[in-house]
Amino acid sequence: MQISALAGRTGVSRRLLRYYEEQGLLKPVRLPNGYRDYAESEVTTVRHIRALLEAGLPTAVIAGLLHCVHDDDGRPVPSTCPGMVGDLRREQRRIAAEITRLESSHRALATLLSAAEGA
DNA sequence: TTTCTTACA
DNA sequence: TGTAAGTA
Repeated sequence: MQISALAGRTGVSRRLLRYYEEQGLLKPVRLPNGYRDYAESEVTTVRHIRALLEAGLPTAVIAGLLHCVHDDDGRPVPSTCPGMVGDLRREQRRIAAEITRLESSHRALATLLSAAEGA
């Protein structure tokens, strides 16, 4: 199918679909006219990409884990590849560290604001 | 008409 | 990400 069809079926813009390809997340074949030709399975792949993106994973990590995700009637299920669970936990720890930094910033900002109100 | 690439807001 | 330009 052409890019517009995939965009329509996934709700992801054509621009973003091309970006996903640039990031190595999708590999559509090329027609003789240069147009991208997406397989039916790409519809599911795009959903998985969105799910992984929502989980906060960077595209570079998703590119390496995508082929380990299998679809369980609409739900992306991380499995198959050994080490995938470890990668996900590693990402979760990275995000936890991020939260810690943000909370620190949040407290610092609160302190500045209270000082401003006092002035 | 639709898509492609590249570049800019 | 959206959009414009110039093609195929």
